[in-house]
Amino acid sequence: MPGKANSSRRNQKPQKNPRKAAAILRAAESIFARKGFHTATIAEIAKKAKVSEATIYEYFSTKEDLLFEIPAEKISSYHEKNREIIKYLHGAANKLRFLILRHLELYENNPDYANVVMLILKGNRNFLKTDAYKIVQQSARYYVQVLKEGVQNGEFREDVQPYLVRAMIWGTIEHTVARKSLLGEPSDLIPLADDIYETIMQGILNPADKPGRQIKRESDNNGDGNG
Amino acid sequence: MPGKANSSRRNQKPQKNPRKAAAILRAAESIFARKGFHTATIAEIAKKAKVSEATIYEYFSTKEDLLFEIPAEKISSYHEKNREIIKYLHGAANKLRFLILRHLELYENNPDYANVVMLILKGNRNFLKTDAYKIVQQSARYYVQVLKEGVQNGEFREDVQPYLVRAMIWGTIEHTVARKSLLGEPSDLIPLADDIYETIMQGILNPADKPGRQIKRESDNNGDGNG
Amino acid sequence: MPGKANSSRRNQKPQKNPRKAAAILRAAESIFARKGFHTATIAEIAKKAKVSEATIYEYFSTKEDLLFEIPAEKISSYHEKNREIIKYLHGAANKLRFLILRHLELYENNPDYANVVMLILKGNRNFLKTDAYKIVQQSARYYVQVLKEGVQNGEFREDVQPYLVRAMIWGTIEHTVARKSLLGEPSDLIPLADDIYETIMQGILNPADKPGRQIKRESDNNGDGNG
Amino acid sequence: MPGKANSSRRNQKPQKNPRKAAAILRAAESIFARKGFHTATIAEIAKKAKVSEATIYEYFSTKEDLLFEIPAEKISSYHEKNREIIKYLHGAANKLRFLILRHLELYENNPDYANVVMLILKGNRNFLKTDAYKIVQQSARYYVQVLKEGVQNGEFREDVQPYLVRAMIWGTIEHTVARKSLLGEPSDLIPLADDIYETIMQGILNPADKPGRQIKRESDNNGDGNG
DNA sequence: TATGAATGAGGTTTCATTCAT
DNA sequence: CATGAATGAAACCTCATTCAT
Repeated sequence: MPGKANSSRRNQKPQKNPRKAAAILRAAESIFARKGFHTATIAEIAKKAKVSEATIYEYFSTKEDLLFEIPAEKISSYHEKNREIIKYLHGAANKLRFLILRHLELYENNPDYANVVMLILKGNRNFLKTDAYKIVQQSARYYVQVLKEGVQNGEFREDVQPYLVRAMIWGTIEHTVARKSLLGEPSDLIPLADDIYETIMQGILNPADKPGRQIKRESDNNGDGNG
Repeated sequence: MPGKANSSRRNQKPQKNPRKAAAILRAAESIFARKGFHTATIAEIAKKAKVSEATIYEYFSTKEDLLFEIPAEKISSYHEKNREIIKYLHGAANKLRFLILRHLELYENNPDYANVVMLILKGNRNFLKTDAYKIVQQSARYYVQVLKEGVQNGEFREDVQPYLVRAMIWGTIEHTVARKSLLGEPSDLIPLADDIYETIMQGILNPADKPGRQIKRESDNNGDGNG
Repeated sequence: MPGKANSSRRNQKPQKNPRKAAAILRAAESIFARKGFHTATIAEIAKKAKVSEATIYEYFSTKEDLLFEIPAEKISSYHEKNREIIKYLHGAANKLRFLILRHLELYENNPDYANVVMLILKGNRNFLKTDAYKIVQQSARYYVQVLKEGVQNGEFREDVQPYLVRAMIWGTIEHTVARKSLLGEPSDLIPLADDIYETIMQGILNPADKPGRQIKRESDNNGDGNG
Repeated sequence: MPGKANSSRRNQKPQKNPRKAAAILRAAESIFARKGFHTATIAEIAKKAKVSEATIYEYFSTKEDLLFEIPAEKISSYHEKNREIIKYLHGAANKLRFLILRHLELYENNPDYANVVMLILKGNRNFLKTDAYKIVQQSARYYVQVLKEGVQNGEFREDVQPYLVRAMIWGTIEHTVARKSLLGEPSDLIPLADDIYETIMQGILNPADKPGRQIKRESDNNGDGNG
């Protein structure tokens, strides 16, 4: 990592044998997940991948490069599938729920990958320069898109701030996944999807309590004006 | 970090000269924030703190120890102050807004510290064994406490899940702070406090849309575009 | 040496290039002999062996390991040859003289090695756990074997204590070799072989003086049974 | 030890408080005995002596100096006492036996000291420049003196080589003591005194075997084979 | 006299990375 | 294409030693 993030290196090497490249990536994911980036060694990864250390450098130009290639493929296919399915869904709320569920599933089904993302990539500034990160951004834009759609078609409150809400959803998901990576719980992420969805939709305010605020109701004429 | 978290080392060394210890911590915070844990070197920190490398080891037994001592004091005083003020606040919602604001202020006012937490500590499993982490947990319990209070006194919806909501608020805050650490924006975190507060309170669902759900409304002629 | 004699390290590394391993060992022997274990540095040894420091660690897992490998090979071949020759010798006395001579020759012909053994290894407790030490023990057993043989076949006095006598011979040899390592004299060890042999055989007592003791003589009928 | 054996340092510092100096020496002896010279730290010794590290340097100019002072006093008083008693003894053999016994007693009664001598001092070239070493030499001369006396007065064989015999006795003793330091046995050194004495006096040769050699006997009809 | 505090000086060891085969 | 072998480059940490108080 000594500063030598010269862009020439960032270029992937030609993938001679995709099978082997994948094996290396899998090994790297597993080792990185367990030991962290700096504690993991190329030697260890090579051993697990059953290749020599030098071979790793045939496929990846740098240890950090190897790290960055881990999400690339996974995110790509994940994103792809999202795109495909979402067009069959109706309504922004529906789509939002779908995105949340998928997001959680991604991590639930790939715990090593979750570790790598939560414990390593999220703290790595260089990752931002990555192609993989671009896809992450793409994915994030989806959320905003859906949220805007919901505002426009009246499903969501007019004053909803799409970027904020996206941050909330993402933040919640990643906070929880990170927690699982570190502490092991919650063991099952999937049920969270609905919980998050519901809460973000309804808020936590007791509507019975605050009649006059943004909702006029027939009765309920108590008038404390506080949120 | 290689496994050698032998507890004998974890013991803080007696602080001979607290002024110097603080200077070292400040230097470490600054360097760690800019270069990350592994890239930062003790030599660099020593230079910035204007002490010898050996002196650092008189005050902190390990590079990682030095890292972990950074939040210790900051978190402590932050938590202290929260505790003090919150008792003057009435209502769970009020308190919640306060906690969110304080949370953001902590990072807003200590950007180096924010970097250290977001980019380094959050990915470090050993941090969980730390005393500082215990205070973090303490702080988290506050949120839950307030949320439970709000449910009990009817401010919040009966079906609110305190732990989930806390995860949402924390997740949102940390997601945003991490974003700022990495990308530099948003430049000002403070305004977020109200945004988050409002959104978590109201949700995003357009009440006009689902009249029959939990809110009955007379008519749907409200046109305020605000939360 | 700090306690970290974890057995995993003690394992010899696979010798990629025996020629290079030997060169390193020779360099180490020479440097250790001159400067002692702690004063010698890996850098120095590497330089003398014309390899990089890292290369040394490809062949030896530890500085101490490097030290312990020095006698391994030498002792082994020495012991081998002893074994081979001794079977052609008749009589325990003969064999004993041979062992003494060989013992001295080993050190005479390998002065660096002598230094390493006398000044370093003999004071190192960890050496006892070494395989090389096992061969040393093997070698020591030879002495005892021969001594017992001599007692049995009547060459040696019946009351000879083999272990004691071995200790005397070894002690004498090593004392002298150590002396040479430290003070440079005697410059030639070989002649000592016969001196030691003769003295251990005959003792120093003047037989004329104590006639009645273990030797019956014509006259000399005094009956003090003491030496 | 980095080369700085400049003679100015070798000078003992003025002993301000002899009690404290002794306490430090005792602590040093104990620690050195257990951990070796380089592994032992001044901090450890200071702690055991219940003084500060700096105080040690008030009494001893160097860690090595501290090491070298350990034998100084002990050897001195040992030698003194030898000198005193030996003049009451008659006969070289008698005196020799006495010297051997005393030699062994010294180590038997001071096991820490034995360790320091056997495992540390014997491998240290700088010790040769020490005053303490001069006394050791003095002590060694005694042996030679006694041996010469024995040759002259006919107690010992005419062809006895005093320096060799001394080397044999010393070698035997130190070999055995070193063995005890390393392996813990023999647990009791004292009985060795007579064994060594007897063996060095009589040798191991079975006199029955070599009639014509240095002893004239009437006839060779004795079959006892015992000493 | 005694010491708390500070540090200079290095050494061992680890690894990512390269390159000839 | 694969790799065995070699190494450059540092970094952490330890400790003997000094000095002002």
